[in-house]
Amino acid sequence: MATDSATRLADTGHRLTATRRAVLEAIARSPRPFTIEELSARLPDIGRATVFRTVKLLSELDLVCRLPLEDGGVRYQRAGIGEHHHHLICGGCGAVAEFSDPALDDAIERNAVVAGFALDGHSAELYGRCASCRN
Amino acid sequence: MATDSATRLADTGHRLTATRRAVLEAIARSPRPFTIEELSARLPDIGRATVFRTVKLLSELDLVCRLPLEDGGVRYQRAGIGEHHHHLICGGCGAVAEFSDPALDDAIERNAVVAGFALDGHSAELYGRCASCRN
DNA sequence: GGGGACGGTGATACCTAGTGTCAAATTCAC
DNA sequence: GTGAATTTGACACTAGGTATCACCGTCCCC
Repeated sequence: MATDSATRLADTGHRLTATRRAVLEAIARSPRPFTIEELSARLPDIGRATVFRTVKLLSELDLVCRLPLEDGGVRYQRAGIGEHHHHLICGGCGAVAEFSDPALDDAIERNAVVAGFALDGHSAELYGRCASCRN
Repeated sequence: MATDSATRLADTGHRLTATRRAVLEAIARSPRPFTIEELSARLPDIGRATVFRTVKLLSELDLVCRLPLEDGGVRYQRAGIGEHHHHLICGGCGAVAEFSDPALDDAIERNAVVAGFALDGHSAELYGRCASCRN
């Protein structure tokens, strides 16, 4: 991802600094969703505020997804599917599956229309146990 | 709501104290979704931690809904519909509409099955502008 | 190549939301 | 009324995140 992301950053008028490259590489090396504190610990020479700012920027560019957990915590993950999608979060191992489903988005849109709302966005997170944690 | 909630508390083996009654009344008088800090400010004789604990208890009993906002903030609201439901949150005035939709829940369940997940729960929040804020 | 302008960075302080602890007070059941 | 169990308040603390501000580096134009 680091390469694609680099292009994406440049294309959207942001600078590709050494610091951002380091954050991108650390994210690319994360096999699992991570917290900012974890990421920050792996980047001791980079300020905590900068890690927050960079991850925020990347999530605005849809390169990273913010995952609100069932217990109120938050983790981040590099985005797999580029387009709009939702998450299935395993409460056992923390694994995250992405999916996109027009039927789900339609149901959401329909409810907004019924209530007279102009929809800006939505969030839908599914919590459960993945196939390998179900034993 | 204060009366129903009182019954509900007693029925679930919790004590109905003067403190809880005061919190319930303050919530019943809230025309809009509130933050804990706002609620706490209106109950100066009740400790902040107690307000948190009480609201948490009420949300476990489905008497109060926790509303995660688009900007990452959180508000609470007394529950209207008793059963499982979702929220439409207006970014203009903060109004919240509740709805429940079996088609939406079905779509969610179907995606969990496809991914091999055993679903425990989910959250779905819709963000937009209500009819009167659309002008 | 020199010099602005502006974006990015780190340190630090701060904020909001929420939890853990513990002694004191209250409540309920008998 | 009494005693056990629950609830409360104060306080310290945590996690996640933002504001500020001086400094640094990069880009662009001359």
